[in-house]
Amino acid sequence: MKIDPNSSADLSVQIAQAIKDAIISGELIVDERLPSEAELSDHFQVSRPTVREALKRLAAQSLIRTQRGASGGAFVNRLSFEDAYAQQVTTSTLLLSMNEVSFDTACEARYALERACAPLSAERRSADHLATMRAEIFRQGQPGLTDVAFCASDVAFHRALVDGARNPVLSYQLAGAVEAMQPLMNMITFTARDRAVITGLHTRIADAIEAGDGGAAAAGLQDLECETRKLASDVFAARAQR
Amino acid sequence: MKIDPNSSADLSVQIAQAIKDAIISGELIVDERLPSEAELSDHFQVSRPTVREALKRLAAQSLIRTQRGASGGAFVNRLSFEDAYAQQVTTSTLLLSMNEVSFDTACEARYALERACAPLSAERRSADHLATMRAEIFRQGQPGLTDVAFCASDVAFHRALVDGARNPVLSYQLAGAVEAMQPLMNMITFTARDRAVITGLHTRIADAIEAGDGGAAAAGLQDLECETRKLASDVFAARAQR
DNA sequence: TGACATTTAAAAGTCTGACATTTAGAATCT
DNA sequence: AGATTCTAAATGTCAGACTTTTAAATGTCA
Repeated sequence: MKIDPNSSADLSVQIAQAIKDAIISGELIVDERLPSEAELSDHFQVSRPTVREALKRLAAQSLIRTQRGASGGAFVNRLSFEDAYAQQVTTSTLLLSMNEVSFDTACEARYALERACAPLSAERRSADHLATMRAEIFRQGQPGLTDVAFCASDVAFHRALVDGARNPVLSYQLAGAVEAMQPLMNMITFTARDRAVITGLHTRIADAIEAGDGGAAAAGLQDLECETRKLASDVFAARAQR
Repeated sequence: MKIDPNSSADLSVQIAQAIKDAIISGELIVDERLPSEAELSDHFQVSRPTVREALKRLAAQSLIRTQRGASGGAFVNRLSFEDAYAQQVTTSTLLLSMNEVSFDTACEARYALERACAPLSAERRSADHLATMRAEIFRQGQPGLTDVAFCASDVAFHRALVDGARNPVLSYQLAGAVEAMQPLMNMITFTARDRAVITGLHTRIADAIEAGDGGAAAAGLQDLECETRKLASDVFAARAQR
């Protein structure tokens, strides 16, 4: 682990990069303890606060975790699926909210990816996944449900569908696509009629999954995508006119 | 922006979270300047180094950028697709390398997602995307190409395929799935025969894309997935036996 | 001997205050 | 008016001290 004393980049950035590289290259392995802050500041010939800023950068990315007390220190963190999932959702959400991505673009990406999960989910889903999907469909039919709660239930339904593929990598990748849409979906007001159409499609998808028919599930998702885009365009058109 | 003085969590973590929440909620908008470090330390009643650690955490996630000098400070950063893309690749790569994800699982996820792009790419790809695919296929046929270079070219081919869908959200989502596989692919040694089979499939896929036949492209990807998994299992079997 | 309480030291977390460096903008000069 | 210099504000860095947490070593007693 070395830094370039001639570089114009901030020291804390350089140090963070050096440690990150060491982790990625395998020089530092999971759960290995990094030198203490005092040792690091000595090694890199910088002050302790500078080292700390570098460590905080890494901690923010879940690359390391710190522990206080004797035999404490900074440890290389095993990036868990949960952590990666959370990061993925945050990044995707911010990306969509900050870049004027059109609803259609986001929607298209989401459903394209989700359709890819359908055949796997139809083949492998557990009874639990199916039960979750049914339960969410039931919830979506309850009167008095707010639009936000309806959207949240929609996300839960789709998560169950994706998780049904029993591929953690796929679930992780889809997390962003599905959840980042929620703020966009929350801008839509769903009439009772809209909800009926959507839950009808959900039922059709769940039935297909239950029957092990991935093609039918994908077709249902296709229709759901059309429906969602139509709904959104109506809402945005009405809003633009006002 | 408030912090809970009774919380046991580290102050810098709390402050980072408070600012992050303000950004996500829209209280702070893109390119808005945060208060100076001195003002923040005054506001939160903590010292400047503590505030700085919080800011470094946010900078590590590309949520803010800092500028030195007069009228400098920390600004809410517009998360660009490039930044998000880079984060996505790093996270995915670490996730796979640290969690003993089987080759099959990663491979399945990657090709399932990629097949989802095929119809869109067949419909929308520009001449440029197609040219890139052809160029990479040509490179893959060159003798004397190292295995690592072959894998890199493979990634470039698939990126062109994905980008052909002309949906930046999709490209971003796929970035992790495709690039994170590279270290795993690099563990495979490709015989001349293997390469011929792969480039043959690549050609078939490119032809289908050129013809606008998304179904055929997806089928080609399906076969490529099978081929890749077979190759990998052979390599791992041979390695286990030794 | 073994279980429990106490001490101790190491390490992260935090604070204070200072100085260095960068940079935009104001002031000045030609 | 335009170029140059000055200035002040802000981040970047440093040094050293103190606080809090935590595990391990030590000591004590049944």
